[in-house]
Amino acid sequence: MNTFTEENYLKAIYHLSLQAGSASTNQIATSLNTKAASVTDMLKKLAEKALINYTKYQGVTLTATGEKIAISIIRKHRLWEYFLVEKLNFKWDQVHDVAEELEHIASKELIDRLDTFMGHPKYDPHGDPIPDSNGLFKTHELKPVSTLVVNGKAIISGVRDHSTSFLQYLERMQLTIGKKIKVTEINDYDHSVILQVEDKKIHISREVANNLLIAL
Amino acid sequence: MNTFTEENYLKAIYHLSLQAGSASTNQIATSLNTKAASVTDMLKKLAEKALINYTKYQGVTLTATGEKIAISIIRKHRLWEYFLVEKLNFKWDQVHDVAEELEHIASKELIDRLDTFMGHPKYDPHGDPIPDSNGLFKTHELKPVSTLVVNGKAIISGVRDHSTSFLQYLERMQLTIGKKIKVTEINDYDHSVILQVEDKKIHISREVANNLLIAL
DNA sequence: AAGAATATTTAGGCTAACCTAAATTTATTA
DNA sequence: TAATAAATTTAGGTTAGCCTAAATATTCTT
Ligand SMILES: [Mn+2]
Ligand SMILES: [Mn+2]
Ligand SMILES: [Mn+2]
Ligand SMILES: [Mn+2]
Repeated sequence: MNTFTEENYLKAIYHLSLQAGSASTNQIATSLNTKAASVTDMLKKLAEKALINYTKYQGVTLTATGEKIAISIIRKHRLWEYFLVEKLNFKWDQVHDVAEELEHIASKELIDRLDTFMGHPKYDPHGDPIPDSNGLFKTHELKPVSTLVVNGKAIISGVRDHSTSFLQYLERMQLTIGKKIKVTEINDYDHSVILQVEDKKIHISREVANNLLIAL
Repeated sequence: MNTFTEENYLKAIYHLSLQAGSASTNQIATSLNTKAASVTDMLKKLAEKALINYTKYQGVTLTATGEKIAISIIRKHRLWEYFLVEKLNFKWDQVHDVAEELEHIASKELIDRLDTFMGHPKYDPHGDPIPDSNGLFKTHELKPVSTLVVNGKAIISGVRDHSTSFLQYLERMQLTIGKKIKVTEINDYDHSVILQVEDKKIHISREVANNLLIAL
C-alpha cells in the first residue's frame, strides 16, 4: 500500500488536474503546504511506482492506477464527512479536518460497510459527489449563482470555496444545500445579488455569488 | 501531539505493566514486532517527553501523563470496535486490525460524539471495559472458566486471548459474551471441561478453559 | 532573439523510526 | 563468587519525507 503522504499527493494532483488538465510542481507544493524541492522528490517516487506521468519541468498527470487510488481516497473522505454530519451531528464546517485523517484508514471493507450503513449517499455535506465502490460518480456540472439573471431560479447544490469561514457564513445566512433560491435583483455597480430564499430576501456580494454553486 | 508510533509504545507499555507492574525492553520489542535496540531509542524519547519513568536496564512504567494518553488510545480502540460490530455488522474477530488504525484519529470531539451516538457502551465486543471520556473505567476482575468447580455457574464475560483463531473458535462453539454456562464435568486426566450452554453440552480443552473469562 | 523573471530540479542536510552487530550490564548457576 | 547466559544499550547505518541554497530550464518581455 501507499503512505499517507503518497495518498495526499495523489489526491492533490487529482484535484489540481481537474482544473488545468495537469498539475505543476509549485501548485502541488502550495496545496500541500510544502516546498517545491520536496515535491520534486516525491514526484520521482510516484513516477517510479507508475502512479503519475512525469517528465521533468512538464508538470504531472495521474496514471489510471494513480487516479483509481485518488478517487478511493476522495470516496472515503466524502463518506466520512457524510457520516460525521448525518450520524454524529457535526456541522458542515467542522468535518473536513477529521475527514482528512479518516480518509487514510485502509480497509475497503470498512468503507463499503459504512456506505451501506448510511444508505449509499450520493453527495457529501458540501454537495460534492461521492464515488461508488467502483470509483464511479457523475461530475454534476454546477454553476455559480453569479451566472443567474434576474428572476432566475435554482437550487443551492454546492460550494466552490470549502473554507470554514465561508461555510459558517452560508449557514448563518441559511444558504445551505437544497435551498431554493430566486434572484430578485442584481446590482450593476458591484455585482452584488439579492436572493429570495423561502420568505426572506438575502443580499450577497459578488464574491459570495461566485463561490456558491447551483443546479438549475 | 504524539506520533502513531509513540502512541503504540505507550499502549504496549500500559498493557504490559498491567501484568508485571512494569515493562521490559524485550517485552515491548516483542509486542510491537520490533527490535530491542529500536525500543531503547524510543524509550529515551518518551522519557525525554516525561511520558515514562525510565532508568537504564530497569524497565519502564508510565507517568501519569503517559497513562492518560494510553487510556485515551484504548478508549478509542474499544469504542471503534464496538461501532464496527454493533453498527457495521462486523464479526468480533474482524475488528481488531481496523481499530488499530482508527485508534490514532486524534479528534476528542469525534470520539465523544461516537460514544454518545452508541449510547455510552461499557464493554467492547470482547468484554473489555471502555474508559469514559475522563479515562475512568472499572477493571472488572474476571476469572478463567478453569477456576470453576463442577456444577459451578457463570456468565461468559471476556477472553484472555484476542487472536482471530480463538475468537472464531468460540463463535463456532457459540461461546460468546453474555452466555450463561454451567460446568457439568471436569476431566481429571487432561483437565478438559464439559459445559452446559443453553440446551447444549460443549466440551472444551484446558487451554480454552484458561482463556475464556467469566463473571460469577 | 537576448536578458530578466519565474519555475523546477539538484545538492547537501536534517529527523524519526527502523535495523544489525558489537559492547556492556544484569541475572543465573555451578 | 566466578563464569556463563540473557537482557539491554551503544555504535553506526538506512529510508522516507522534509528543508535551504544553488544550479539549471522554461517562459515572458522588450
Ligand atoms: Mn472535505
Ligand atoms: Mn466535502
Ligand atoms: Mn482490539
Ligand atoms: Mn477488543
